[in-house]
Amino acid sequence: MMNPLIRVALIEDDPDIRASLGMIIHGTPGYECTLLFEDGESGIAGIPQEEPDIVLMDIQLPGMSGIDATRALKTSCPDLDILMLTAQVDDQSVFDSLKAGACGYLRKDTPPARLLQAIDEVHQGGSPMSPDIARRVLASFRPETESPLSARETEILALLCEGMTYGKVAEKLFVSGHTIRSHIKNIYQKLHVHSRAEAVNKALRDKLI
Amino acid sequence: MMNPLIRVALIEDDPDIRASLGMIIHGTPGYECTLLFEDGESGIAGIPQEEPDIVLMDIQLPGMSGIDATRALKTSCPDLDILMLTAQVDDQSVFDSLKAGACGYLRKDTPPARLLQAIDEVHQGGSPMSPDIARRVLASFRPETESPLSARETEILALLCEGMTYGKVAEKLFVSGHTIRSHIKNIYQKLHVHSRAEAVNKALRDKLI
DNA sequence: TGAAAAATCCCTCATATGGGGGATACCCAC
DNA sequence: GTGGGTATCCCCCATATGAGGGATTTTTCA
Repeated sequence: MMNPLIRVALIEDDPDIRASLGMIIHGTPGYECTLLFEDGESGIAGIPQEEPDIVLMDIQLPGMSGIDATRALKTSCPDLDILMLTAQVDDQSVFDSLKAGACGYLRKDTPPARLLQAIDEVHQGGSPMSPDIARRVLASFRPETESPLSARETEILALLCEGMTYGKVAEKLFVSGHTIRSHIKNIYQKLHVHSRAEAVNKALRDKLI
Repeated sequence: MMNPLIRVALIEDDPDIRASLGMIIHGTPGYECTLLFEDGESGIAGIPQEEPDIVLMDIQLPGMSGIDATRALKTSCPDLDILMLTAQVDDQSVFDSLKAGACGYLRKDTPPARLLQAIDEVHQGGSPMSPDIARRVLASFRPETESPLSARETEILALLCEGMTYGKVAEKLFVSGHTIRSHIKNIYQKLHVHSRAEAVNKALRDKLI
């Protein structure tokens, strides 16, 4: 039994890379790669009609960035799988791409064999990443700083995040409102913030709760 | 030239799996696996002295969970690489493990060849994940709901998150404080919240900004 | 073209909030 | 055994906030 062809589209501005990558993929049994685009705009125009299985997307493009193109493509084709294939490996590029809807992220120097394997993986519902990218993505789940707050303060901060007033928190913890005030003043001081909104922001961003 | 052995520790409560997995790894050239523990407590007690390169961690354990054991181990040995190897593949387990410091996540039914490859990948600074896990990890970066807010409202919400007062926001956007009040009332209504703290919370959790 | 949504402005009022003080008691580490 | 951090309680006060009304204009889109 023969699997149907995996249809790959490619958005890459460098003509040499585009051509050679296209040939490598198209020349491999089980893959088809006839949709080649030199920028995001033409990709957005051409891809929805063709309905490929996977798009390989560069980030550095003339005109709109590959990240913006990813966002646009995911809006018009939510089920399309987009795999970033790029030299940009800074955190900003990586995380913006993922927020835009990329389902994988490979360095441009990925060897062809691994690239083909990654395309396969995407097609089977996976999310291939270059090893160092994967490591950084997972690291983003860890709190990056030691919390300066005591257990009690953390508990109160969590309740503040829920939107509870001083009174409600006090009630819930069976202490006086004055105590809560006091704790919150200490929390603000430790977090270097001056309002509830900032405190909630910091708590969530720094994963303090 | 021979690479030094990769020293693997294993925390797994099932005696059969523990023994067979240990033998598979230890029997493979380039790997050593002599540190076998049946629960988190003994692992925490024994691993720091032995300083293995990698720990394979089950989640479902008698006594403390593998997630808690991961947290404890990462506290005493921050540079230790811990790879989850578990049947638990619900989002809660996955994300809690990553928050606890796991640097990879494999399903328990991963074939031995792939497991050995994953150990290698971890040792080289990567973060192997089973395909469906990786997909869900990446999906967590995407906003899961369409934002109900207009562009202007989103802009204002972002400034609220920074902790700016009505007045400051109004100043920044060159409109009257009344306008900001009005926008914020609409924002609260759309987000079904009743305070700034809740709004900031929802904005960050739902990735509205 | 005509209704809906968005963006702007205005008013009142009770209450929550944050900043400034200060106090006591506990526990733990140096 | 003393000092620092924590947890608890108390005071005052100016202002920010949220809820309740209202209005106009522009933009968007069907």
